[in-house]
Amino acid sequence: MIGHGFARRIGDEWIGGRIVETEAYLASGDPASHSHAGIRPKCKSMFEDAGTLYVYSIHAKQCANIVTQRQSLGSAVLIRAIEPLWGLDRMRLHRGQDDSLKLTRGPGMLCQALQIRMEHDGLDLIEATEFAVFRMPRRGIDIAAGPRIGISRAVDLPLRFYLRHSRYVSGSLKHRS
DNA sequence: AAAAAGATGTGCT
DNA sequence: GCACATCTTTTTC
Repeated sequence: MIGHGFARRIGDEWIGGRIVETEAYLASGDPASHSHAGIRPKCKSMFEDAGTLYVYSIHAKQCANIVTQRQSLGSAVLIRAIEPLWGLDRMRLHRGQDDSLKLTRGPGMLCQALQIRMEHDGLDLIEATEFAVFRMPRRGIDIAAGPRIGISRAVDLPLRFYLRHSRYVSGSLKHRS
């Protein structure tokens, strides 16, 4: 997914950009995954089919994931950051923030910028007309992997992926390589 | 030094 | 099922 496009339509305006940072949460052997303890009301959409949007809320913010693999497995990719490309002014409005570097750097900020809320949890992104995930040119891109951010279990699994030289990636310097 | 962000847990309805 | 607290990491002044 790194380097490809993710966007949301509000009215007749598309806002979004290029995915620069993600984290994978596995169906099994991953205690940090919401699916680890089995299917529950909160994470039930994580067990839907690939292409489902899984939204959860944490500390009054929302985070967006895209379900991967097969239905009932419970694997998903958290979208942590995008490089904002379309609808910058709309994102600034949603975020109350002018600096384009601080619009979508982190999963909570991203959802606020794109106005992704709990009502979008479980949405089928393949059928949805207000969301789009699509290919972008990825010639020569440099993808790095490392430990995921902000988790307390399975700390060492290298399941965070990011565009190595992007300025729109979250995390401190020690998370870069 | 102070603010902001964020793969949670608790507690109540 | 939903609301919200509260604490560590990361960023900014």
